[in-house]
Amino acid sequence: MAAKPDGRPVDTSVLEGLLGYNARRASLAVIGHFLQDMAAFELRPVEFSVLTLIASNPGITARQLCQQLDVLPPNLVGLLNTLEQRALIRREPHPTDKRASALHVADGAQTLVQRAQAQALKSDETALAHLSADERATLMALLKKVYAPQQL
Amino acid sequence: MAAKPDGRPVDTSVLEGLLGYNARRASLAVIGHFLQDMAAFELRPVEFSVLTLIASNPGITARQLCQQLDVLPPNLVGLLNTLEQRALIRREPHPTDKRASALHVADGAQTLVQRAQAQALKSDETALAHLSADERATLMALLKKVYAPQQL
DNA sequence: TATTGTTATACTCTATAACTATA
DNA sequence: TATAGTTATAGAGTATAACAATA
Repeated sequence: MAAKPDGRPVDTSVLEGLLGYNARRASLAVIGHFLQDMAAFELRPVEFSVLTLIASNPGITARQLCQQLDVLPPNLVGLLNTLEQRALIRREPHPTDKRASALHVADGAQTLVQRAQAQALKSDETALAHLSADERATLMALLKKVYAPQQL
Repeated sequence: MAAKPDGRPVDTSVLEGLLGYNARRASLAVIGHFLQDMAAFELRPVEFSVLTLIASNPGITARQLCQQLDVLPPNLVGLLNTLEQRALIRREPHPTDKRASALHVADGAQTLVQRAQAQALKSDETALAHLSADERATLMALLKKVYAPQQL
């Protein structure tokens, strides 16, 4: 017998009343599903986001990726190098700025990106399995309102 | 002029349709507020959570903290040592299990914990400033449903 | 034989300073 | 003078293996 035996549950009421605690635990759960479902593509969440942004914005620069994803420039370099070595992206000369590169999804990698995006949607299905369609839409809208309140 | 000049916004529609992306960005925003508001107490989010759980559950063990907060035992040791050296907690002999310690908030630290908890609520107010009372309650409930669907 | 707490350690993630080439 | 990309590096966060003491 312990002072807090397994039969007597831990009181988490204070933490459960805080947004940060609930947001962190929900994020951990969602990321857990994502890591599992994306293992087949060998893509981490940030790599998936980078690939998706490049696919949606051909010719995007590293600086724009950094601003959009809250990644610092030094930390993006190795990530882009890896994706380039895996032949998932290519760096082309930027049409007007010789300092920058224009990033594109490599020709042979378009299919992989599309399949990865389809798998990401399935991963969401798993994470949101216990929520109705209305609840899912509400949750997404409220999350956006938290991190980008001015846009809504 | 760039291929993606600042005037032409980056297309994030695919990412914004994914739960993981929205959850991560919302978490970053919330944690940002928390770090700023908790700087006065020199408490990181995990340290605040540990203090709060010990305050709500006097005599709780390190193992129980690890299970509740998804922290691995080796990573909790240094954290508890720091809190003990700062005289915020104390390790007492466990009443029935000589392997474990019974954790308590140090006598002189009860006030600090209460003030930190009040500040955490104010931090939530900041993060949720653009949400109505109804929306806040809904968001918290939906987040819990994501990470602990069986409990609801 | 299993569990609590611990040490050592490694790997990932994130952050800062400074450099180059170009704007 | 400022910016894009890069290098090197440091710090924080997270992970596994192995051990002593106890259950």
